[in-house]
Amino acid sequence: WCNIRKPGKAIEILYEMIDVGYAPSNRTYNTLLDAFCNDGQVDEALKFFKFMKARGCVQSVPTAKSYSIQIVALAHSGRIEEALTLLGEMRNNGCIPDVATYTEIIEGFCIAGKLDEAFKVLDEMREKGYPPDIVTYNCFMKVLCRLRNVVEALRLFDRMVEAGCLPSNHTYNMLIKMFCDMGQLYMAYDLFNNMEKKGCAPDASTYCTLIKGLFDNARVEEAFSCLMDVTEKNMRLP
RNA sequence: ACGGCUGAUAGUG
Repeated sequence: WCNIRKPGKAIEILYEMIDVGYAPSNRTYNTLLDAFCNDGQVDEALKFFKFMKARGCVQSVPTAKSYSIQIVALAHSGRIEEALTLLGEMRNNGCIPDVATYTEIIEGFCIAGKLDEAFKVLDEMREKGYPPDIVTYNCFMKVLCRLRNVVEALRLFDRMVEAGCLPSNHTYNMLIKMFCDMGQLYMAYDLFNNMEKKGCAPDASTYCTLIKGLFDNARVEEAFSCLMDVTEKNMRLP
């Protein structure tokens, strides 16, 4: 808890705590790991991780989360091979990857443009009894929307619903953006109207996406009226 | 009150 977003300072404090004979908890270690990762200091995180392992006391033994935290950081920085190595180590140390961990690996492959590998992971997690959840689906949706692959994106949308996994705000927002970027505002509106009906309230991101889409497609008046709607709802746009 | 998914602008590089 004593961690602000200054991992450099925080680690000093942690070392001090240890010197004085105080044993930081598991969460403290993980929080610090995460702080390094969020600050883009992935290598510092890895270094600190080695320290954790080297200490060999109960509290510093990595948990599944310790691994997960670093896997996502590696995946996000395109270091998918290292993420996989870490996943292997995680298993060897008796930590069980969960849906989130698998999803992180999937995202890593998607970022690296290796969609086929991502699908393999999906199969693997299914085999192990971890069905994909909303975030997993959204990772795939993200790539499909980026590629503007309308057919596959909509197919995935249907499959989510069939699988009983209700599309979230994120799902809708990505699709709406794709249609805006493609100039298919009709489709964007369609989704927008649909989400309310399905009990998924548009959020600030939704409006941002839609309003920008309208502007970019030279439909300024509609953009303004959309903006009025937002202000009426007292929603604060970032 | 330790981890995974979405928009935009500005800034930084």
